Amino acid sequence: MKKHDKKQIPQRVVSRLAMYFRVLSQLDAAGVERISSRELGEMMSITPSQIRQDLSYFGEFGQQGYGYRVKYLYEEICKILGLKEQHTMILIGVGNLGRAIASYTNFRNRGFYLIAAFDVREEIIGKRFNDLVIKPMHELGSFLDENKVDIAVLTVPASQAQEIANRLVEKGIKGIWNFAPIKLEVPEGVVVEHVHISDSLYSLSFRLREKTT
Amino acid sequence: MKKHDKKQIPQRVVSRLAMYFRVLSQLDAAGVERISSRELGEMMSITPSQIRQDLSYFGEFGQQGYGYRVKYLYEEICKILGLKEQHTMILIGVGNLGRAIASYTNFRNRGFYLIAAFDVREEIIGKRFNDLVIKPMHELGSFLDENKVDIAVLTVPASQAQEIANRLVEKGIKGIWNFAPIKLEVPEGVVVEHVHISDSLYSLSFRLREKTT
DNA sequence: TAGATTGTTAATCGATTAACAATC
DNA sequence: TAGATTGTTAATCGATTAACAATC
Repeated sequence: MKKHDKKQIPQRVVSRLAMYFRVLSQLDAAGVERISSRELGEMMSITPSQIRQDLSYFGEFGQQGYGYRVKYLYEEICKILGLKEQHTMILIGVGNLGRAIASYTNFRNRGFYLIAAFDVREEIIGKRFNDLVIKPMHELGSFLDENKVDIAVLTVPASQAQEIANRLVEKGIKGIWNFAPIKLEVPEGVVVEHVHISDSLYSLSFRLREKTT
Repeated sequence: MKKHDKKQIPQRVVSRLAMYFRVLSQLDAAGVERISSRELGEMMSITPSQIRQDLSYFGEFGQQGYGYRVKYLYEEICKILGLKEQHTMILIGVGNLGRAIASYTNFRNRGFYLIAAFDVREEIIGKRFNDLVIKPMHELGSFLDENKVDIAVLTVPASQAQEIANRLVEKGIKGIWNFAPIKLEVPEGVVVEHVHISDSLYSLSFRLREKTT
């Protein structure tokens, strides 16, 4: 019986899970077979306690006196994160950023499939991108009626993001990966993951100043 | 006399500062003149206490019984974040992602100037990009000898990121904006800001699963 | 003035770390 | 077996929230 059974998992823990996943995949690729929480902690600059605490939310993956089998732990975290399943994605906004995200081939390897791309700009509608023909925005609704879409990748200007999000939610989209620098208001049950690109540059600017002042 | 004078500012607070900055700039653009911590908190889904607590790290910007003057608070946060100064940036890795980041015009408006772009790929070296001619990587060292660069934007594959970071650090770079999905090891005094694009997708995947299971 | 709202101190809450019995 | 390392409970630490005197 797991300790944390009922509680929902803190966002912090989920983020670290994604980090463990990344490091373990590297270790596995490098042929490492076992690792202790102490070694893993050293690699990632976090405490062994934190790693064991985090993992205990999901089950028991190690062995006393031995540590963790890298491949097994990797597979388990993969399952926990839902990376064994397939996810369909659509891209909204086929600018530089949209293209960059969508062509990152690794996502496809992890089960994230891009099945359509939309844009408002006449000059690119109908053009090919990554095996897809770019569709006009006004076809979004009918496309969503006819296709099961798990995740919408939103790479449009901030000024349009909320309005598009509303349309997506209305059509039943449950996951939005938002790159627009704006907080989206969505109803309970819809998951929004925001990538704070510009905020991150401002943080960097602050910390550079902090050093020198 | 400020309360937190000696302490260094928690990363959390800095991130929220960037959020306040964004929201205030929108409010100001919309012509809003004053706002209370309660109203701002409502807009951002955080408590008024937290806003006041955060701001108290840096000074006193409000007025009892009135709240905050939007334009003034905006300007002050702008100063705190260092967005009144100019920053020079170089781009390393002119792929889709690099292009997207570098062409985001708002950065220039905030004082971030891209002064060079580097890549290893023969086929794009010498081509123009955003008023710049793409330089070969082997010119990186000499360029850094001759130019003051504040921030290096790293949009290269994970496999090359650490090696390039080492070269940058060696040449005295103090700020690295890292988009490669790998933790960079840098000496004390160098600030690395990491944008976790893929981790964020894995988080989204987890939270979608969490809802349905 | 009376009402509103700040800045700051104190209380609470949650997350991280330490400690240790269990056991491979 | 003895040493190592887990999973988990307890202690600590830090961050968030509540409360309130100060005052516009």
